[in-house]
Amino acid sequence: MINAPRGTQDILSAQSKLWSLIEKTAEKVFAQAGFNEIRTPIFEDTNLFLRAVGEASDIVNKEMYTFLDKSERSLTLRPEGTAGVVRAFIENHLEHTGKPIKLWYRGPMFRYERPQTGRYRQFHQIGLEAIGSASPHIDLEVINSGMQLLDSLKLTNLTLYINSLGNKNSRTNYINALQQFLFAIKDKVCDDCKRRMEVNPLRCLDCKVEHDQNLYKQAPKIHEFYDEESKNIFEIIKSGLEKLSIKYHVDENLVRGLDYYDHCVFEIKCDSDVLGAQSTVLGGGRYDKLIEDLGGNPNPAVGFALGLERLALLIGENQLAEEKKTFIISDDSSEALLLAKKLRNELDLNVEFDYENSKFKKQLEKALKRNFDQVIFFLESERQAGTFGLKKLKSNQEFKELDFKRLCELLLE
RNA sequence: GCAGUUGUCGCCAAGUGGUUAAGGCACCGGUUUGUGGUACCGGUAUUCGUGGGUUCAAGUCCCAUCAGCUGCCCCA
Repeated sequence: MINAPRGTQDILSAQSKLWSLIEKTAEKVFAQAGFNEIRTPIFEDTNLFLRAVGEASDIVNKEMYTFLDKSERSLTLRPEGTAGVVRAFIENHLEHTGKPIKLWYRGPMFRYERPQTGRYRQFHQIGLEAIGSASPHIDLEVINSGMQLLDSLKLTNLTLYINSLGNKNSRTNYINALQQFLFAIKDKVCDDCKRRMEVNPLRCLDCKVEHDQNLYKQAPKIHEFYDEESKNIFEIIKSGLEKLSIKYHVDENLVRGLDYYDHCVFEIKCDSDVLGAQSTVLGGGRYDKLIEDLGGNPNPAVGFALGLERLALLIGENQLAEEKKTFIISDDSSEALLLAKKLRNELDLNVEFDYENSKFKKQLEKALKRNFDQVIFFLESERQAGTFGLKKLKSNQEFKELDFKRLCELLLE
């Protein structure tokens, strides 16, 4: 027996319907806001991620699926979507097509992690990127599009957390101050934090250890280090959210894991036990320097990504509307197919029939068991008379000796 | 990467070293000809995640390995 590789999974019928509902909703919501879909390769030059995601990040340090191809090129299965989109933006000179460039993507991502509920090695994201504008109003557009998608999927229990990391200057000053503070209490904090304060001092603030949290209450706060620009931008975003009636919480410990963020970062979390230890459904922020870091002209940008597996867990399968299904009971499978084809084409109906020429009773039982809405009786006697029988299984109404036109009318009711 | 836990038919499971591995659900077929999911009968694991080992004897004990679940780290 060969099993699916660790951390991967097959998406089967009910799940795949749910996924397709999510994707269709995203297509619609994003199109309404003028975002176009972009499809980029699933693997890229390893250097792209080293530079984009940041050499210090956990993704690069221990989670990349990297391999050499037959020509000894180092390639990596994409661990996230933004890097590829930015690469494509630069390579295809998209900045000349009219800024801002508004793109969205969907598809599998890969990270070599320990699988858990809501966390897989091959997982799927839907993401959105708006490139070429530094206006906080486009941050608002992006956040709104994310909220709109989740609202359209009828999700509740969601909380939006936002924070501003400020621009590069403010952030550098803050990190220096924070690091000084942390080094002074180095002996008192947990081992994880000792490591974090070197690699990613912002992360310390998010430590789960209560003892550490108490110490960090005295830490310098990021908002004390915002310069005028950083402060103004964040104010516009906050008042914009209020105007849109989008509730939010400012969480000064929200720093996010990737190196490339500036200014506003945000996450949407859901408190639901179906997600296990993973509560973040959607996360994103502004990355104003990434594009020039990757060799493009300076272009500020903002985007988010959301996890499809987590979203699917939250929505559950009960939201799926059952499609109306029709079953043809016939003693001749080829005649049944002919009729099915006609009804599918002319009425756009979901029509099935039996392929085994089973007995009448068997076919009716099958139609009931599989939850069909209506059956058409189309046996030898009907065919000779040129008529059809119809039974609505939910309401128990039965119609006999119908001509084709009348059958069609009733089928659509 | 670390820690804990689990792995018997498609699903839920009984089994605690000794003949041919319970049971339920689901699935398939039948109960003789065209109208209801019921009922009854029958079928479906040469095998207990995989590979080794201990033993006269292993699903049951040991080791390894793979996978699932949970927490940590981190993230979508």
